[in-house]
Amino acid sequence: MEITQGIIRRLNEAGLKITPQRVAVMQTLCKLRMHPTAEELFAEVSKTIPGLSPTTIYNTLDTFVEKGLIKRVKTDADVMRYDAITEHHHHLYCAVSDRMEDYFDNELDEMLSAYFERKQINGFKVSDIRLQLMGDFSERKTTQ
Amino acid sequence: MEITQGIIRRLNEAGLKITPQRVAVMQTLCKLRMHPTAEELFAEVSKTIPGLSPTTIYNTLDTFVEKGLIKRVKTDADVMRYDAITEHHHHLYCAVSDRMEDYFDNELDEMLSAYFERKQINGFKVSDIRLQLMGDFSERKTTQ
DNA sequence: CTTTAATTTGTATTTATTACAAACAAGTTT
DNA sequence: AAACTTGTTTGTAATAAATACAAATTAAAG
Repeated sequence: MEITQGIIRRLNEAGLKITPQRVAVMQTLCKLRMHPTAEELFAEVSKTIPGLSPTTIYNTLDTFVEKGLIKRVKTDADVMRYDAITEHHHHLYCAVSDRMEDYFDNELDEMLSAYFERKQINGFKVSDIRLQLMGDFSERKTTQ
Repeated sequence: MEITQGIIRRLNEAGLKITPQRVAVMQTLCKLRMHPTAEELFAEVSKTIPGLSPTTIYNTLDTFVEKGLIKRVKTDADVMRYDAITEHHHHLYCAVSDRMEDYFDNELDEMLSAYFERKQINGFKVSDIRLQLMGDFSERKTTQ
């Protein structure tokens, strides 16, 4: 399978051994478009790897975060979540449905970095700007 | 004490009974400029209220959040924190020192709301925009 | 001062996460 | 390909943060 090859390559590049558990975690994380919790991942990955231990999920996720393969995400009233997309992006979060989605916007990023280049903050050096857009998905017409 | 009067007034307005525990929690929360965790608050408030129960801290904080007197804050790799300032604002967060500070910026807010008024997101209705500015405080010259 | 309803306490429990040692498997070396 | 070495997984046990709940207590209204 093509996708699996890509995952194996990325794990190799990170200097990690290729194990069925790691491949399955990464595959699942890429497949689930939302940002699953460790528990959700455990449930889902267990379908593929029956004897899987919850500890492995935590270990694997920590290792991936360490190597920069995935990112941690958390809302103000929520448990830790994980995101396979490590490119710079923001999040849309709807408290009603407890749903979170990625949001990419280059124009916005350029506007913001220009802004903070101009407007310095009293001795705080900004290295990353993350937006959390609170709101709701209810208005959505299509399922896209 | 003047500050205590203000707190009592705010609790009254929220329809809450005035208890030493609540007053002390709110005072402490206003005093600690950082965003303390429930545990930090428990330790601090216990100095004033010796027999204090941890449960009371959680109860009180939940009640305050419910009434809009305080806000919850959380970083991606962190435990729940609380913030006595409920006006719209953003956060500066330094992972190295695990330190978080409030950041107010009207010009930024106006720019962002204008931006999202113009640029609609596919069916997502934005109701609040929160920035987390990652970076570091090490450059700071004065202690202000 | 009495009453009533809200609040606090304390214990017990749950949930998310981490620690750790033993068993195991990946991938390298011979 | 077999053996080795090191990294990984497992499972149990422990910890930490937060919650549930019933009994005791207290605020504030009458």
